[in-house]
Amino acid sequence: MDTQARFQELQAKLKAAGYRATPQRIALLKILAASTGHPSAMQIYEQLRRHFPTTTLATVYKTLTLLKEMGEVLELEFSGAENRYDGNKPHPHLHLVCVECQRIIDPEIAPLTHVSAQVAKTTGYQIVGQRFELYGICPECQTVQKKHSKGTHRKHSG
Amino acid sequence: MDTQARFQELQAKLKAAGYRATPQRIALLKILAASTGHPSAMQIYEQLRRHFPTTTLATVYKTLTLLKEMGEVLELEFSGAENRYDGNKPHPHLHLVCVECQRIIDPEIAPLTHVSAQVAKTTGYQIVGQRFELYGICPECQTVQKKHSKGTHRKHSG
DNA sequence: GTGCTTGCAAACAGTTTGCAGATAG
DNA sequence: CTATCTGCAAACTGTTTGCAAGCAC
Repeated sequence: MDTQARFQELQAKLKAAGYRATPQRIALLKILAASTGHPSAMQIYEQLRRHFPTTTLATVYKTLTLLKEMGEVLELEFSGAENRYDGNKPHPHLHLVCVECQRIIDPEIAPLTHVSAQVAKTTGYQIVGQRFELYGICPECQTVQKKHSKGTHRKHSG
Repeated sequence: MDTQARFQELQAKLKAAGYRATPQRIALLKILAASTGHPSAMQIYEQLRRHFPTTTLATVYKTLTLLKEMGEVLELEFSGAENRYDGNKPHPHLHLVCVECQRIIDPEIAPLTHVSAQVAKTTGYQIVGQRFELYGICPECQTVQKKHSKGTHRKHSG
């Protein structure tokens, strides 16, 4: 689905759910639909602020919460860092996170439905969601590391 | 590996890494080795406090950080809630989280090594870690729901 | 003794909330 | 019109940090 179509879908669903289409919300929907890198609330806020200098992070969070509850945004939670938001593929799927530059991409793999089915059967749990992430160093960051040839930051030298 | 063996392993590694074996640390290692429910820092602290009434959360966090860096504790991050710690199987593995009582168990499944291998090949990322969680409702909480026919929250003691 | 470790308090980051004024429908 | 929404500030939670006193080695 392309950016424009996703934007219009989001806009229609917002309206259908009975929410008001404020200019700030419309702009946020456009940003979300156009995003590819799974932006944080702060990143969305900074884009939004270009058009609405008076807007605040709180409003961004409120709108994201709304979209989460509508099931149109997937929130990726990180305790040590900002949460990240995916408004294009709101259903859970594999994410690949670069531990250097924090970029998050969606690698194409066959769905892993058999895992949750098997676990449901063996444990008796009723499965309601999932989260699958791989962490790695993206090709770009690998190049940077080689160029500078600075060993990765080692936190503790026993 | 049983609790006692894991405790002794942790203790030996702590010493081998050059850290001091304070009574608080020894007690924390015992709690970690004996834990099955993936406790939070607060839960560890409350157990620890029974034997060391003057200890603080900060010390618990410091020790957990140390063990993380040694690779002997796995930290499961949750942005909206407390992080959870696994000192028995510190390598990444599938976790099954009950969304009602927050219990976390380790279901037995075949490892998914082929996924990371395939993603590494198709994306060029150098994979350094992973996280795979399933969320569901455990059999106990399903029963509670049926009885009360309302989504009651019941804390589960791990 | 030396210097790592503890315990305390205060800082910190990201997120959420309460409320008065603004505004979409 | 009026109920929802915005923007501001302050609260909140879990985690981290700085430092003086304590203790393992």
